[in-house]
Amino acid sequence: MTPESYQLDDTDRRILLALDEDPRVPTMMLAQRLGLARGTVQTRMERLASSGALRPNSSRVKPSSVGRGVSAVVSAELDQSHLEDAIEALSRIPEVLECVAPAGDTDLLIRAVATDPDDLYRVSEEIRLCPGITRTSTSMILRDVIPYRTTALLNHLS
Amino acid sequence: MTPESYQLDDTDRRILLALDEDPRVPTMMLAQRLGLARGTVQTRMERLASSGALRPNSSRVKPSSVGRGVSAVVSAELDQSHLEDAIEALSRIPEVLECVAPAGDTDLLIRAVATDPDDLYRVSEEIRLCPGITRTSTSMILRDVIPYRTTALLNHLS
DNA sequence: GAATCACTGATCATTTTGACTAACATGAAA
DNA sequence: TTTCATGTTAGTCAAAATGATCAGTGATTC
Repeated sequence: MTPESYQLDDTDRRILLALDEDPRVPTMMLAQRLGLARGTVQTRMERLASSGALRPNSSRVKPSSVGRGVSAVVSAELDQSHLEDAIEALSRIPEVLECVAPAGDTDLLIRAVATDPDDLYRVSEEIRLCPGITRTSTSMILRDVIPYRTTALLNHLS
Repeated sequence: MTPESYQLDDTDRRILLALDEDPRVPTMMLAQRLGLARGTVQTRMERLASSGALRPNSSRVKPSSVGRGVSAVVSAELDQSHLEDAIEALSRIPEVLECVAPAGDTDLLIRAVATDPDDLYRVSEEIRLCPGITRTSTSMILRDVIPYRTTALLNHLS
């Protein structure tokens, strides 16, 4: 089942919101909390897991907890013919947490972390040296204004 | 305990990586899998939870599963004196998933989702109308090259 | 009206949990 | 060196949750 082929309904969203607050809450408590039968919650959770509606969980670790207190956005220009090589190479850099390809003059937007500004320089150099990448521009993130969330969206839909 | 005051050690990272693959695995299986005593894993997980090393879990839901198949990066210029107002207002927009303040000429970088390009226009208008925001520039994300991960970082450190 | 579907509320044996032990190793301070 | 604190292991216990069932109920669809 592809993620798009299954749209979450209200019950799904309520389960996800509850799971959001406490990812490891026992199914039974969840059922009680939501006023559903345990079997229902169980079925829903299995479906959610297998439908691909959930991302991998890796986003849960704060980079600052592993000494990566410095965060940055790197925009990169790219020789389009080397896109796949660049992606390959970027994936190999552990400090690269995320990368998207937006429309417009920036070819890649990369989210990276480092231990300190010096280390950030090293990381941005590593990025710049990826095959196909012709130019980069690195901006340190001064403040995490809104940390990634989908809670607001889920709440909005209920 | 602040996030920074406690640095994860190798055991913590192994637990997190395992949890990453299966967030709801029973403590006992986790202990078996990692070759640790259950009590140890139990203690570690309690510490991880209370130390603030974990983010909220909300990042787990794919926006496409709730009909938000279109994703965008909005960069915004800002009248700095209205920063807090702008943050307030942005927080109220459910389609705004994330917002960071980078150094440099862009004041805010916003990650937003929408149902379709038309809806994206609406969302970017909402962003533009936030108090203090003077200019925005919206780029649709064509491809999620590397979805947010910390797995690589955790692996790198082990 | 029959069939399909999701939800309920119940059962069952098995597993996990939380909260305890006591024993052991390591490293630092006295 | 001895002592102390800390983190680990490995064990206990009753209580709770699990996965796998089941039949019954209400809605929706055909």
